Amino acid sequence: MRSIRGKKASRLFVSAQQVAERAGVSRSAVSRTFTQGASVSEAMRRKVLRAADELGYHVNHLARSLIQEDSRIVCVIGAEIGTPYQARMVEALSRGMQRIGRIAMLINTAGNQASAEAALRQTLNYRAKATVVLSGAPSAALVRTCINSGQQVILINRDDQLDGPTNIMVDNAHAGSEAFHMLKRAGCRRIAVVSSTAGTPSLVTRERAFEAAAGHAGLEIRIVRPGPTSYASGFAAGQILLSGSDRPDAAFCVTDLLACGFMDAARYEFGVDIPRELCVVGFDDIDQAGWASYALTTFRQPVEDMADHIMRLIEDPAAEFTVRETACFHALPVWRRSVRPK
Amino acid sequence: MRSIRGKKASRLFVSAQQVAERAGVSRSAVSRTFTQGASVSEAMRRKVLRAADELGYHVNHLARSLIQEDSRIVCVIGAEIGTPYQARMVEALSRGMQRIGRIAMLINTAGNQASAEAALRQTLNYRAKATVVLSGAPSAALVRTCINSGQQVILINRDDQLDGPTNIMVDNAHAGSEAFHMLKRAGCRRIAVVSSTAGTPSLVTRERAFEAAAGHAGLEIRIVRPGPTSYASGFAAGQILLSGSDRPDAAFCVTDLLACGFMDAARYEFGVDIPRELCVVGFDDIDQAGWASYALTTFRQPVEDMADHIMRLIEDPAAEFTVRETACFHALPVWRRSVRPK
DNA sequence: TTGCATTTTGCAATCGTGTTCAACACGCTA
DNA sequence: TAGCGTGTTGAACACGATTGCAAAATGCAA
Repeated sequence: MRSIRGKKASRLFVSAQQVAERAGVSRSAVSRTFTQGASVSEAMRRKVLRAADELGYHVNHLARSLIQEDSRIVCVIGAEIGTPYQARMVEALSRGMQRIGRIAMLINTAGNQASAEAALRQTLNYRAKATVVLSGAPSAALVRTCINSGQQVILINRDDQLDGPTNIMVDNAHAGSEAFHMLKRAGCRRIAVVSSTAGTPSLVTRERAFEAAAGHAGLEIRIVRPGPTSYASGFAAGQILLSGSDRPDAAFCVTDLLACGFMDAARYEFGVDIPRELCVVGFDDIDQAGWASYALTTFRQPVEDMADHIMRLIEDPAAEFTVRETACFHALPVWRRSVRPK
Repeated sequence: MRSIRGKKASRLFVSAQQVAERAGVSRSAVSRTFTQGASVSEAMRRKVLRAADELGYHVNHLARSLIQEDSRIVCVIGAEIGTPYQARMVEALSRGMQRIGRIAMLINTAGNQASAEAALRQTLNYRAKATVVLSGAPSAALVRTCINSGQQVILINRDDQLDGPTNIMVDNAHAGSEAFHMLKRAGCRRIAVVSSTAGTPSLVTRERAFEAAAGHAGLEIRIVRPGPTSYASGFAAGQILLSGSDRPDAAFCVTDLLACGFMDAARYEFGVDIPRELCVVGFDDIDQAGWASYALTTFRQPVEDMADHIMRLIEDPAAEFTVRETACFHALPVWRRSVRPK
């Protein structure tokens, strides 16, 4: 008892022990007061709550996680979180977590493999119940370790499907080929694809599907990848594609961010009229795509639906087995004004 | 020993005990192997590391936090995380945490008071070492509880300075009045302010400072607040201000997001030429302000510097006392093309 | 070999919680 | 009053780690 008193001075957070002493009850009583469905008399509960309030007591979830199997922590691993699409995803996920009473740990990786590995290790260190990977390609071995540890691993938009984890995707291939037909129906013939050097699986899939559809239709297309997935790269792509003599009359940008840069280059560097001289299709449907300056025709990633689905998987792990192991969402085309009406 | 064996089956995460058994050493040895600066022989270290690797062991930071006073957890509380400015801040913060070896817990609040309170409680539940509040106004009492628990509370851009926590701000007042002079020097006389109904302290400060500067110069200004801080509100503001007969020839938008909406309304709804007929100044310097479609003259919030400063505060809590308790950063004007050159 | 200083190692206590188990109090019926 | 069922309560034991302390092992010089 003396030793506890001694410690009291150095430890600043209030413990259940201190609440118990103040309320003149046992520590178990305090624990039960804060445990859902435990048996406590009303008088006891009031005494405890009062003491807890006076001392500023808050249950230590870290300690609680030691005995209960579920830490209620979910890790979100991503890179370039400030980017419109990623930010929207993080927003939806963190809001979802809040809703189902879990807490999100956000790990911002540098994007490279080593950094994704380190992030996944942290996930294990904090005994996260689930991990959502937005970007980066962790090794299959480490993912296996997570799963063996009882962790749920959810990969978003990684078309290279590892078999252990749950995959959440968008039908990139379908959208890619659909994008081609939209442009072809609009009468475009000299078509370009604006992509990035990132080489992210889902971007590659869109690119390939578009290319395949063009090949099927007997059209040669031109692909440029001036840099990472950014506004600046889109702008650079515009400068490259439009400075030559045979300007394209249409472009499929694998990302809205690229599309915004591309459109700006077209308009402000070359005075090109969109959509009269040049049609543009994007992908993601970020907020800016709906802004009047762009009015970009694009494919909407159902971010909210995807997040909801993930919440359901986390809430009820059994759902992982009843639902198919990889969930594929449809990217709906959103018609605005960057493509000529048929 | 048998009971431990019995538990082994149900518990999926590997514990130090299991590693010790496999390596044929004591639990302490395992702990010391993973503790920086502990005394372990090279032979022992190798044995332990090998067993740990084979079993897929990862130190349980939750349990570790029980004895060590520092949980290495930092909470970030914010609303509307998907918004460009907020997303950039979250990005900078989470990257900083990663750099200094801490882990970020992200709590997305609904923006109202109750929700901010709940978030702060979670912060206590997880024994976070520090909390960064991006938005929302938690009660002073709860903030006090956090501080009494040894937690560092850091408020960003809340000009209503509570005295307990550390305040990180931008010199909104200075920028607000500077904005007015930029527009006046450009020859504008019919000046409007586009603000939001959010009533965030920093927005109010900018608005007031601008108004005061105008009053000083003997100019009447018009203020509109059509809704929350968003692109749509900026657009609505444009429709309100420009549909009348006496159009303003300048506007100070207290946020870049508002400015983007406002500019789009001006151009695409009313065919107004910016900056010839209408000058616009924003605030924040979000990515989109630099896009060619907007080329918005604005004030840059030094987000990276602010995040760095916060990391320094977290790494060395003593710094909180040597450094002034509220740190104020300068918002540098960024000249682009939405204001006529003098 | 002995003596001494230095490093390694294991035991046991500790952190703050949840939960089992037995003891206890209480109200009701026979 | 005895007997019984129902709720409450507290002591004790995990959970998975770190660490002070003392014992053991090692290195080195005489």
